[in-house]
Amino acid sequence: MPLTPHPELPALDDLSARIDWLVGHIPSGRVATYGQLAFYAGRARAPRAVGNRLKRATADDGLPWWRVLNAQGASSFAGDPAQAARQRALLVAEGVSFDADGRCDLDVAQWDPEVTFWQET
DNA sequence: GGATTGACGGGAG
DNA sequence: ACTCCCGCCAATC
Repeated sequence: MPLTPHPELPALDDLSARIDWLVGHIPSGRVATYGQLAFYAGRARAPRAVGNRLKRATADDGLPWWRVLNAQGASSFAGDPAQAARQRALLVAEGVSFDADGRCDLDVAQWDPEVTFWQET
């Protein structure tokens, strides 16, 4: 069954706004992946754009950047372990648990916008 | 303005 | 499990 965007989702041509909106709507205690956000933003093959946008947006906007993990359920800060630890700590404080490898169970913690923000047609 | 570089992901071998 | 490889978008040189 096809999905249609939530009425409040910004226009398709404004990818940055879409990404911001989506990230801003991830509930506390849930996580989303770069690929997932790219998919719902209408650019399924551009997860890198999500990371790029998020990096910039984190500085000025108050987005919950820590709720965005990679497809493995892990923090994507290979070159900055301290930042990765901060991200995990923020999520743990919201009730998300991580295993010894620093990965969370996406089957449990992943946000499901199909239920929360998307409508069937 | 071309080239390079990422907080990425999926597929192929 | 691991190594390429390609796609896509924004920022930076």
